[in-house]
Amino acid sequence: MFRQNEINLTSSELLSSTVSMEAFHKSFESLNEYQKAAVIDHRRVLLVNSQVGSGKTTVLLHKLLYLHFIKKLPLQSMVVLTFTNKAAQEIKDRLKQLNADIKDEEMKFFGTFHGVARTLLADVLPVEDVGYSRGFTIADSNEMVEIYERIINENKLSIKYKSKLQKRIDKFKQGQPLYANMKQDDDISEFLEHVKIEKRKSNVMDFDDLIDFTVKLLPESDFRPEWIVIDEFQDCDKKQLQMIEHMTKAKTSVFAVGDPNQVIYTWRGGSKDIFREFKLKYDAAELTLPINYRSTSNILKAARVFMEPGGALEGVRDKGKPIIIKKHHNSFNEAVYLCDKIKQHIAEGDSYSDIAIFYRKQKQAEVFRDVFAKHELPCEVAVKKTLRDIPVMYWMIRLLKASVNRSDKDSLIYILCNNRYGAGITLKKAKELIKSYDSCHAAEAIEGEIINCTRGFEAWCRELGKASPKEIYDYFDLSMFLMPTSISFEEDKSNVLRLLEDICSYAGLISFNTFEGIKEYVDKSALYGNQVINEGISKSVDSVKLMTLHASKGLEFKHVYISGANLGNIPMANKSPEGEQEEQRLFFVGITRAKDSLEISYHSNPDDYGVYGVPSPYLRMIPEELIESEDLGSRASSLNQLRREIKNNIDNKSDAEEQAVIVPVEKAYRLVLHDKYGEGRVISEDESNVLVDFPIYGEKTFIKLFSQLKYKE
DNA sequence: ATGTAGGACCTTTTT
DNA sequence: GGTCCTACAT
Repeated sequence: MFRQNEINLTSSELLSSTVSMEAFHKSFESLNEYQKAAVIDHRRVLLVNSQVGSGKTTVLLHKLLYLHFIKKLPLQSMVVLTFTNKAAQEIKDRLKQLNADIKDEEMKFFGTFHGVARTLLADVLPVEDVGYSRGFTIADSNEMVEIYERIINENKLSIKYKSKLQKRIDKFKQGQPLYANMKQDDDISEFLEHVKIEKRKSNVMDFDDLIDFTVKLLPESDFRPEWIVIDEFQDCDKKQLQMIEHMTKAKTSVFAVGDPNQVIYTWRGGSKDIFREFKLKYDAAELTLPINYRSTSNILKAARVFMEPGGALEGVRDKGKPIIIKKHHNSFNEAVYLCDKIKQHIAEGDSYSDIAIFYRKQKQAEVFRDVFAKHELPCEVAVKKTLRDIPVMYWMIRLLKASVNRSDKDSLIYILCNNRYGAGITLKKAKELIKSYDSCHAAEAIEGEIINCTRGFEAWCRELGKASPKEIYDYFDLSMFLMPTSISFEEDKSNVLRLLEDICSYAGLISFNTFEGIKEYVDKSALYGNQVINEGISKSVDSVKLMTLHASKGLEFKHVYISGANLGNIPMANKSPEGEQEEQRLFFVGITRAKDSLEISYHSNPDDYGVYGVPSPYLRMIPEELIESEDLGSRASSLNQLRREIKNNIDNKSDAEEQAVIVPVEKAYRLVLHDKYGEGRVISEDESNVLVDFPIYGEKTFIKLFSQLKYKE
């Protein structure tokens, strides 16, 4: 399946590859010594420890160009893995930009982990071995919820906390209970069995399945990439590591780029020590890209405080402005203050998009958005938009899903029962209709016409070969099913036609017949979610950007404001020691987005639950000489001292009666009592932590200073 | 069936 | 502090 292409160049191709070689050499010369070393390094497994702003993407791109144009490796023999569609798209676009001869199909195995897994399952791996058939489609989390609901109803299962079902399933898979007050078990494990069966019946995979099945099927396959290139390696979780592992055969080389100081997604299953683990396991070589071109030295000095010890981060810029730390009454006051600040930046010649405001929680965006709107400041809040946000497009995608995968009962039900488009019938009636179709292969009523259309789609498409947007539109008789009498009809129609336009041009690019193309597009829309619709809509409006610290990763701005650096918000309350460290890395990510100026605020009267009107202890870890601010209190020099101070701050704020009695313990195996977990046994402890074993919940680690443990006499 | 007391949880988010 | 949910009581 996967063999190196014969090198058989025509003269014009030869010419273009010479030009590319020259272009590569020219561009290569502009790299620094560290970057060059990483690009030409020949060792089989190489980890590139790239510090913030050190040109990670540039190095990755040059590596690909080097392998392709200098080492003459076909792009088809490389697997390039990223975490986001955005990153994958950027790599592909920039390669095409550098050499117009590079075609999309050469970069078949360039994409997100999920995207590449889908390609492998669709084209390379024997999906029959895991109970699926070739034409499977992908269900996003929304669709999975529909399937869950149907299974629960059809089987009359009793499932508790249904509104948090996905979370419960995740916890259940990890063997953890969510909700400790559940006295009687529900049918959750039976339910999950049904889900497994139902997914196969519908020939539908969810996101986890893509990775799971790929990991399962890869070892037996002869898929043999020459190179595996991984971006943002630090974010890999266990399964993704396995996927890499199973693709790596004796001759495969691995090139992974990442930054251990930017691990902010361990709550999603990553590991903080992934670099070390990987290095040990593969005996990998390691190189560092230490030079940061982005930030002023003041900003970098502040950032270094939050780095893992031993990291080499060097700056090239001069001192720059001091970091401002500002106290506000609350976030409303800050928003008003920021309006002035922003106008000042604009007056000084900066544009709105030079400015970004970061915060810990989505909720914090509201005040800024409202106040900025009142002051007519253009701003954009980074919120996730999905296809679902444009109902007519979503309905259309589901119609195509049902047409492309006839086993997908849930999409069929969706398009029949939707109350705006389609037949608008009840669930009961829809099921009857489907049942009657299944028995005589034709549906009578007008409502049934939709079923007939979906069922006949493949044959119609294959006969036609290539279909135009208008032909597809007419085939489904959409002028009728899009509710021609509604006020939004014209808009809906143009939206649907736009979508079909996009689909047909995509299908034309990747395949000779529309059917295969649509199938791939429909899966892409599940994996891409929003991107499909956001293209074309405002791309680079000049506006102030508002986002969470998490969302800021990978971006940079001239002026950065971090809002609400309060105790209880940054870091968030109730964090384990590991969690607390991740909060530090998150803060690090935020700081290092700033190029020229950084201002951090805290609120004396925060209105959020669990947030104290006290500056974040992290603010006091920033060396005094870098800061311009009101007094922040004494400096903390060590983490332990810091913990003590956090503890004191909390004590001062809450009532003494609420506090647990904390008795120092000399010997282990003492009994303790915890508000939530009940009675447990101390297993081990050191200066700052206690490890306690609870009969029901297993082992838990507590920070002594924070824990609500009561020691029994 | 409906009322209410008491518990648990509250964040970050990609695919 | 607010919300959602269960368990138990009527």
